[in-house]
Amino acid sequence: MTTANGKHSGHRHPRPRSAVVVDEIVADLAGRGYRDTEPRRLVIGAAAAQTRPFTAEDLCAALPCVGRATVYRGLRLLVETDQVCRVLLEDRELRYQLSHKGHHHHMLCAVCGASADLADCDVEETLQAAASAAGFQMSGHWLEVYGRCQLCATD
Amino acid sequence: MTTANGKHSGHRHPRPRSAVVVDEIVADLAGRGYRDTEPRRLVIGAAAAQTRPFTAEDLCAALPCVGRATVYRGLRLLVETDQVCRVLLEDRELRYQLSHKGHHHHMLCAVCGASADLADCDVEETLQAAASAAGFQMSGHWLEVYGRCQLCATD
DNA sequence: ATCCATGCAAACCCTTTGCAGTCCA
DNA sequence: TGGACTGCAAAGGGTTTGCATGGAT
Repeated sequence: MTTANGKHSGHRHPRPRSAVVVDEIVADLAGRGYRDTEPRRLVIGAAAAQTRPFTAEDLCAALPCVGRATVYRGLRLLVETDQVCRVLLEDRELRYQLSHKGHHHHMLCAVCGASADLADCDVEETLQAAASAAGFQMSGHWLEVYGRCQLCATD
Repeated sequence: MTTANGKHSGHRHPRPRSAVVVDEIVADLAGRGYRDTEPRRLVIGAAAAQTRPFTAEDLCAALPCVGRATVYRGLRLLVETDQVCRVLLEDRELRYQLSHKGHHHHMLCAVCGASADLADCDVEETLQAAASAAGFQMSGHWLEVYGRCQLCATD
């Protein structure tokens, strides 16, 4: 059984990156009044271990010892607290990924499934303008970009 | 029983607009080898009668005499043939609406549920640029804009 | 006469929920 | 200790599918 509680900050050796991420998220949740539990840490850890957008099922498969409901509840909590954001594939399948805070969009590779952040994109203003031109008061939007990543495009 | 087959083009009196839409779509489908059937016409008619983005359930409710499966199959056919496009609400509920051919996006009113087309919007170029800057070869995108329509914004 | 389309019901998938027991804080 | 959290299993909803019948071409 591994050390679960995030109280071992005195370690001399740096903790693995994923463990750090888990600690950070757990700390954030603690600040909001959510408890630090082993199953919850496992869910967060599994999410952090994913290399591309994942499904709830992926986490369940990676955590056979954690109840399905717990995985779903944990995932929902992470989304609600903005630790994880939703990603919508081209076929409308819903996936998740650790969120790099702040507003941004994703480019999804149709071949390998990789996801890249689309930053510094001034779509907002364009949309804002087009919306008000049509008498609309824009309050939000949803955008996903599909294509091929650099590696897959050269194949 | 109403005249179902689209062979009565010799009518002296103009047909109601919705009927014309149904005829057009049926004709398009016929050109692709799909049959002209009464249930299918009913589905198309019900879709055309909607004033805002609708769910499959809406059609089922409007067509108690048509089998659920038939409604779903008909709807899917319409999407596949580009007669109807999908609309994604802010809560990710999936809806549909007759498509005004050509690429465009929708602005959805969170209050009344109305949908307006967002045309003449050069988001594409912006995205295209941002994507290739990140080494991505963009092939498509999904965009929904949420807010309040003119009427609901003034409330 | 084909064989596509329909209707029913059951199957399906994914997610949520009820509840009793467990465990942080 | 008490309330939050967990796990199981069952319920839930929205959509699809299998199969025998019916209908368009």
